[in-house]
Amino acid sequence: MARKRKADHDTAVAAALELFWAQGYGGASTREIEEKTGLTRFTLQTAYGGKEGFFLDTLDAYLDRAEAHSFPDPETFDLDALAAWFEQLAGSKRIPAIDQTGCLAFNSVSEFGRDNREVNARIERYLGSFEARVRRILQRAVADGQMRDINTEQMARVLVDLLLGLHVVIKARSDDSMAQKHAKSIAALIRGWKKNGGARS
Amino acid sequence: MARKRKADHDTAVAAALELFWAQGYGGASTREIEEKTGLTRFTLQTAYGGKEGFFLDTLDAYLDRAEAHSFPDPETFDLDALAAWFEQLAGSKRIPAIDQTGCLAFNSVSEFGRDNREVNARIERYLGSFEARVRRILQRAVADGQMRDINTEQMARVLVDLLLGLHVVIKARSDDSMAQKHAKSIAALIRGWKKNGGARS
DNA sequence: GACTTTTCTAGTCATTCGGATAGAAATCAA
DNA sequence: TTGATTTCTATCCGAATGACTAGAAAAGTC
Repeated sequence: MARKRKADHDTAVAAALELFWAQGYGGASTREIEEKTGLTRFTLQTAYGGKEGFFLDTLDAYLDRAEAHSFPDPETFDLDALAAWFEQLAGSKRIPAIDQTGCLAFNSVSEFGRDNREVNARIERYLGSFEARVRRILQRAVADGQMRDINTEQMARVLVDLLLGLHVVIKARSDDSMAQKHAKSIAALIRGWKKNGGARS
Repeated sequence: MARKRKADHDTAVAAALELFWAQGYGGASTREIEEKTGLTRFTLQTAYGGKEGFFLDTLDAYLDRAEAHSFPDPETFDLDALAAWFEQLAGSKRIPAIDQTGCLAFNSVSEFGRDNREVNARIERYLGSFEARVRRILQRAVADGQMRDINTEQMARVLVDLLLGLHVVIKARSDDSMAQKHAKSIAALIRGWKKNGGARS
């Protein structure tokens, strides 16, 4: 009934992810999007409603996948697993292949600020989800007696800030070891919350 | 001997700060810079070497001032003062008038990434200076017996991440109270490092 | 094979961007 | 007052951008 598209939705979005992460929304031209994704500007316009619509679709796909596959599991993670999760964010495997980290979210915040309602709503949901999961993990750790009696609401917020801050470092890093040092420091903070964590923070 | 400029360097840079913070480097056109700073594109070109040169001058002025007037004092701050410093970052007075916070640095990172040597060198120096100051404060707090024996190197890095992360929240905030809650949580983390800090983390 | 629908190709369009320039206007020393 | 120097005003420029469009090309239905 109709001609087939050269590039299917999923692979196009996957390619767009890298492009938007590397160059930002404004820095990625529609002609570059054509090249990298295989989509045509025509399809960009008719199927996605233009560049911005396509970006929002990409952001959605990204956030959904990160939430589903990359976020810490609130039902099984203990403090050690949470610490390891932060370490792995800056792991050598991850940094070159960024597609599963929170970087696109962070980039979008810095580029759109509070101006764009659509983007903002997505980021808010995303950060809220992360915070809720982390808080649940902390609450379970307290209930299990694994953790000192800290304020889980406040420390969950601190970990959101640390997630964002670490992504800034990853983005700005001059060498990979810097990001890894920061990730390890965050992990040390979390492990320091354990009841018998020894002298370390 | 020569005609006077309509706008002097300092007020132009001050106006440019707000513009670059609000819109980013790419988002601020030379014509907007003309309007907001009073400079002409001619002067932008002849005196600053174009938009990028002017931006670097602005960034320099900003980082220098932040370091001189806004950074925590490594010789006098104790843990409570450091905690209060983070709280004040998201204070109601500060958020509307952004000029003294670290936001331009954070924006620059997200916009230029690792691409621009000039920008990167400045950010690295800036973050390094902040980290060194914080570490000195932590070391003094340990030496004075005010603080539990934590790893000052790692926790200084954590506080750098928190500074960056808090600025992301400030930039993305839907309402001011969110940023303030995050700032208060960071302060709670720091106060929890005190030796007799009670049960709170 | 004819028809319908969708995508592709190739090109155009107005706009905006950073930068450049020529001549007028200001400023001050001599 | 003259002259030298610098900035301002008012354009102009080429390049790039997002969007749009007309006709060709596929793909499936009948």
